[in-house]
Amino acid sequence: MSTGPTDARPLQVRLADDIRIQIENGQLKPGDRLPTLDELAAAHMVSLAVVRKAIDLLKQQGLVVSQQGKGNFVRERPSARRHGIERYAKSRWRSGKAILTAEAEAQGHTAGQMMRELAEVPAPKIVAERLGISEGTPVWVRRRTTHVDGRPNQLADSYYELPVVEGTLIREENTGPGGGYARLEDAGHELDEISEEWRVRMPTGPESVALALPAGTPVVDLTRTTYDVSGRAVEVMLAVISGDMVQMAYRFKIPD
Amino acid sequence: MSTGPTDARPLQVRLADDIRIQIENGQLKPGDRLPTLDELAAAHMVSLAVVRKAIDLLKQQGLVVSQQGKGNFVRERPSARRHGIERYAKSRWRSGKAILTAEAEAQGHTAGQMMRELAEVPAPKIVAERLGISEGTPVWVRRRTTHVDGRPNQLADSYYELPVVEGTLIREENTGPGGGYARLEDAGHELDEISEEWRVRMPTGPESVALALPAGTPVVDLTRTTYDVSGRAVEVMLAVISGDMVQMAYRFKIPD
DNA sequence: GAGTGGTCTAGACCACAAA
DNA sequence: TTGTGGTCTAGACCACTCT
Repeated sequence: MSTGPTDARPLQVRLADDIRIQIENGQLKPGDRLPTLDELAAAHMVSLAVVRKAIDLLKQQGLVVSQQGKGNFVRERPSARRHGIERYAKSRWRSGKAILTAEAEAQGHTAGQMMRELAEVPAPKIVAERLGISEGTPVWVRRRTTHVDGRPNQLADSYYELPVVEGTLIREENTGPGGGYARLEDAGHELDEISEEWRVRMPTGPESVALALPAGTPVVDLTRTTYDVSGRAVEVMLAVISGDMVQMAYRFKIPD
Repeated sequence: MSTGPTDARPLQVRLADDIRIQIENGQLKPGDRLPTLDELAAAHMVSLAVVRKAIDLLKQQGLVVSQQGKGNFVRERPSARRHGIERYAKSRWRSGKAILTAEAEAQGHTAGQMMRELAEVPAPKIVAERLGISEGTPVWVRRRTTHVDGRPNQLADSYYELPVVEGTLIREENTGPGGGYARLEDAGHELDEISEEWRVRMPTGPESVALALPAGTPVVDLTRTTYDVSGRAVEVMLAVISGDMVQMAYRFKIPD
């Protein structure tokens, strides 16, 4: 180990740091298998439990993933898709492509989605605030899980006021060419502005399962509100996005 | 426990989920102390090690924090500061307030910063790309740790081309009224646009220490590039931001 | 079947906090 | 001094992968 006997840090931390440094300086490359737990225990003269704890720490840092029966591996970073505001360009969905697929294809990925729920529900507080209605008012929700390159990457729930989606394909599973935005325009809402608010946190247990997140992967909580030219909020989307597959980009003029 | 004997999930997971649900539905409130490890072990008839592992899972989810000698507590979420593009408003720094303090004060917080390094260094790749220079070209860097309400919240490193900061207060610890942006304008660079790129990840060990991050707290990796009216990149800032103290907001017109 | 990681137990000893 | 969480050990048994 790189540290002397006077090092007061716990064994597990020292071991984890040793391995982390080997990963950071390239001695261990993404995809490489680490020595087995037994080998690490023997090599560092510590118990198996200490080795396990050290590996746990690295998993929490998102540097290592385990595969039962195979070994521990230096994590390979999935190529993050870049999300810029250009993904909302009207020309895209007016030409019949849904935002999700248009953006993925533009970056050489494949995308798809699975509907989880299509229903009338009471508006949650955060949605009601943004739509300018009372909490609990019935609204229409589309809950879907989106996939990129076969991996789930986002749990996205879109909420609409009932009169807005009345008689539109937004109430159906398949929204037709151009997706929900195109249907909102068909219904007379010329779209104008988007507000995006982000927070970051760790996933809950169920979210980890639904998004197949490796340990040590945070999620981005996104609230997106879409406004039409009259300033009315016509859609609120709440999304939980796998943190390791996302990169956001914004460019704007410095305000006066 | 809320689950039956046929539940195949590991004990530690079931225990963690039980506690998580109690937190989510308000039976356990932020700041509340959990039962001691011994009590949980006795109540659920499992070994101490299982209880520890369950608590570990909750810590990884950012729901629980431990205090040695005191107990385990439901985590209190620090009030996240909201970061919108209005924080860059010219009127703010032209009136002599630094961005950091102006934004914090506007939201009822106190802010400060500590200089970690002020030096000439070779440009890292990510900086060089954005400044449009070759990797390794000498650049000026200001590394500082910013604090909000007494807690470190950000490791921020700003890079500048040498000619840009030549003879300015940007090379000094105290940049004077209005901060770095004001000095760039004094030097003839009228600022125009900002590009912000974010990723999210778990902190490394040293970052956890520097930002005093509780377990289960992700960080936001921000790259901010500032352009003057001629389109030249005059500053690149790389920041590592404590994920639990930040909320980002952007509002923009839908592009054509 | 052999190898490897995951779960679980029982128990010793240390570090920190509060009374 | 007592209570509480943190570190560490030794070992049993299970689940998954590969040959």
